[in-house]
Amino acid sequence: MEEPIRNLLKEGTFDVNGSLWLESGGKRFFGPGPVELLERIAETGSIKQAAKAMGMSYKKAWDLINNLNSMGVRPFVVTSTGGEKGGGSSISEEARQMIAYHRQLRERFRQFLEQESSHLK
Amino acid sequence: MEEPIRNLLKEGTFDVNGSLWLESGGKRFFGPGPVELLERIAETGSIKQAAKAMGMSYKKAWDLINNLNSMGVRPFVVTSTGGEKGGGSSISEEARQMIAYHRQLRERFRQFLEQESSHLK
DNA sequence: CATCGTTATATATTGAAAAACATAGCGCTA
DNA sequence: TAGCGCTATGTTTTTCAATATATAACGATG
Repeated sequence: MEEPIRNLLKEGTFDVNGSLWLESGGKRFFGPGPVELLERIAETGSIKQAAKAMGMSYKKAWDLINNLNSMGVRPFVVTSTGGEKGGGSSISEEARQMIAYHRQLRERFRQFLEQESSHLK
Repeated sequence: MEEPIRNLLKEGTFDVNGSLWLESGGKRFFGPGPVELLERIAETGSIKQAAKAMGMSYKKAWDLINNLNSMGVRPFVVTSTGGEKGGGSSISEEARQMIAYHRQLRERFRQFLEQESSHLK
């Protein structure tokens, strides 16, 4: 017995949408923001440039990474200071696995949302 | 081929969590907040008391309701001013259907999250 | 017709999160 | 040993949403 929810709403397009993240002890540490940041660090080799590319302050990026690293057995972002380029950062194999996992998770969520949205079409 | 994501993370409990809402044109108008508000209005017969019970300001409650009503073919909350009790509010049959729909949606989402969380146990 | 509790609405205040800014340290290079 | 660009960290400023506050209108009632 399906409820015709759609009939209660005005003409127009409606969707079920949402957001998803990983948390520990109620504290979220892994979602779309950190994922994109990891990807950009991989691209640019620098937290500073990755943050800039996302329009995020360096401090926020650093805090995100620091927090993320604190949840892993091994760090997801490895940094170095000094040197010819002044230092830089790269992501670990573990980070790549997290990104891959998140991609799959997000895809499953997308399907869930699409399925739910189809109920209101 | 399952990724053993769990092994990348420290000892402790981890969960996939998220939130869900209905939106139209990118604007969200129906989620956990409005649902609870509707339920409390049904209980108390008053927006003011419902908001208070949720620790929400009257203005926010009113804005939420006003916005919600604007999405419906018929209003979800019907209000009256003046009279012996000074006025009051009640929810429509349509609102009850929205609540029922949301309950089911939330349950399906809960199962999705539980299933996803089980991957990290 | 004054009182009551509520809806309806506008404006002021507050508080928390983000951004912006500042500064020190690092290690290679010239 | 000075300079470069980045990491690391603390402090100040800004922004923006939520709350608080204020006021009018409403309609039954005594």
